[in-house]
Amino acid sequence: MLFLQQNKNSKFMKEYIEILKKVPLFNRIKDNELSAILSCLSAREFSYKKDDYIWDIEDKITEVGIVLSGSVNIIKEDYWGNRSIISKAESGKVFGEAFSCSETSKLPISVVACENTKILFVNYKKIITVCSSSCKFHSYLIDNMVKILANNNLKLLRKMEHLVKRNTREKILSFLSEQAEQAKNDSFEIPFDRQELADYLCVDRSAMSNELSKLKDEKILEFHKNKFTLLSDKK
Amino acid sequence: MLFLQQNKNSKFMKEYIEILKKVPLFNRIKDNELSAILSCLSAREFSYKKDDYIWDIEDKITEVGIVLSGSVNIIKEDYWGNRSIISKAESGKVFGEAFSCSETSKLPISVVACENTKILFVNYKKIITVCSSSCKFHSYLIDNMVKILANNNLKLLRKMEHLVKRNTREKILSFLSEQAEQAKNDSFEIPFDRQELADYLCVDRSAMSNELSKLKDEKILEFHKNKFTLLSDKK
DNA sequence: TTTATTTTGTTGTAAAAACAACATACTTGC
DNA sequence: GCAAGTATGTTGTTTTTACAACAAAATAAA
Repeated sequence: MLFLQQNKNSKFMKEYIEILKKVPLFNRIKDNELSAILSCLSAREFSYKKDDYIWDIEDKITEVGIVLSGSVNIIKEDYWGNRSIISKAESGKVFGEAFSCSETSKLPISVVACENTKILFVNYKKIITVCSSSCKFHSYLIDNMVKILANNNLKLLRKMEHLVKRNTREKILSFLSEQAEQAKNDSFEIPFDRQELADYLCVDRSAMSNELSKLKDEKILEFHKNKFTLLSDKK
Repeated sequence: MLFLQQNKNSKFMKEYIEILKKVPLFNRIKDNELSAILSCLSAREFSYKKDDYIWDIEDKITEVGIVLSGSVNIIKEDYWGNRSIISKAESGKVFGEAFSCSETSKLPISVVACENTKILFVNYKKIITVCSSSCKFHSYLIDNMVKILANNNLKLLRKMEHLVKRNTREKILSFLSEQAEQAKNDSFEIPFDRQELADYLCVDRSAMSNELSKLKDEKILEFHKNKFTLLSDKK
């Protein structure tokens, strides 16, 4: 575990400056201010291997995570080990902010590394509490946090739009339509393998594969591995 | 439509002061400050009849809603009129904050009055923008908004916990367990009739009724109308 | 390259859900 | 109290899904 000290930030910054500039939490923060902010927020970096648990259910957390490289799945596992994927966070994305911002006691989800992944943790309380030196950046940080929280709400709502569909076919089409819309292109890559997609849409993998094949037969879509193309205007 | 002027607030305040004191948006705001705040936020009250649309899908909104009396369903309807209930907001609850807080263009959901309902609308921009007179309340309002957004995230996650369940029985039990937990009692009332509950859990009403009867036969739960009791420790 | 491992697709069967149609119970207005 | 309308429960049929078991393809390791 590497606690970033003021003097270590410069090295760290060089490596991830391009990522950090994209992180919505640091919106409107200038490049040369970032280093000071990271110190102020007690930022620390940590590395994980594929399938490592970054947070486990019922953990008590006080930090917000930022994906520097790799990606993580926010998942929910039940009693019998059935996994559901709530969402995936790729590089530049913030996760865990809702748990830190509310006075929730125990984490209702787990966060797992999908691959070798580096996470930057920042202390949440220091984001929303105006610091003793009345650091002028905090108002930016709070504004950014409001946006992140609101956007995460919308993201959950969009995901819910897939889950409310009553059958597998509609769930698949709902998801793929969203992906096409995001990519602004009828051809696009999805961030999931088949098992992950099934866990994300909360259906059986083989049943989903079967339905995908039918959709291919009906010339509604084409796919190869993670690359999909929607053919009809059935959105 | 009644636009609240400064001088009309006193009358309004008297009627709803008890509700307003509970509204999380006004947390830490003193009773005698509320009137000024409401003016500052261009608060306006509006009445709706059962089944009236308060907001319709693709509306552009600039306000946050607060339920003064009655209740509303946040719903999603598809092409063929299938209704899914995302959530229900009862008196004292804030809704629509995520849409106002993000730069979303068009509303992805609709909001419908479940009964005769009064809504207080407040201008969102005025909540998060420090006003010209540097009104000291805004920092409270922003802090409150962060909490509301974070809690709404958690609420959507909790709802998602029901939807990820792969069959109707598990969805029902997941929902009822949550209700029991909220009520801190194995006996509780749910805010939905059967059709609404089915639309909330995204299952067929008759299939759900059937499953409820089975659960009753198996002595896992009892119910009469909206009053349920969980009998086993199957949570 | 060959072998082992993982991922994806396929098929048949059993279980579950949706659907439709109707019975019964409960509300509401007259 | 009665009639009309609404809500809930029940049942049988059709469709869909989960599950299991395996085949084929792709990937990683030796």
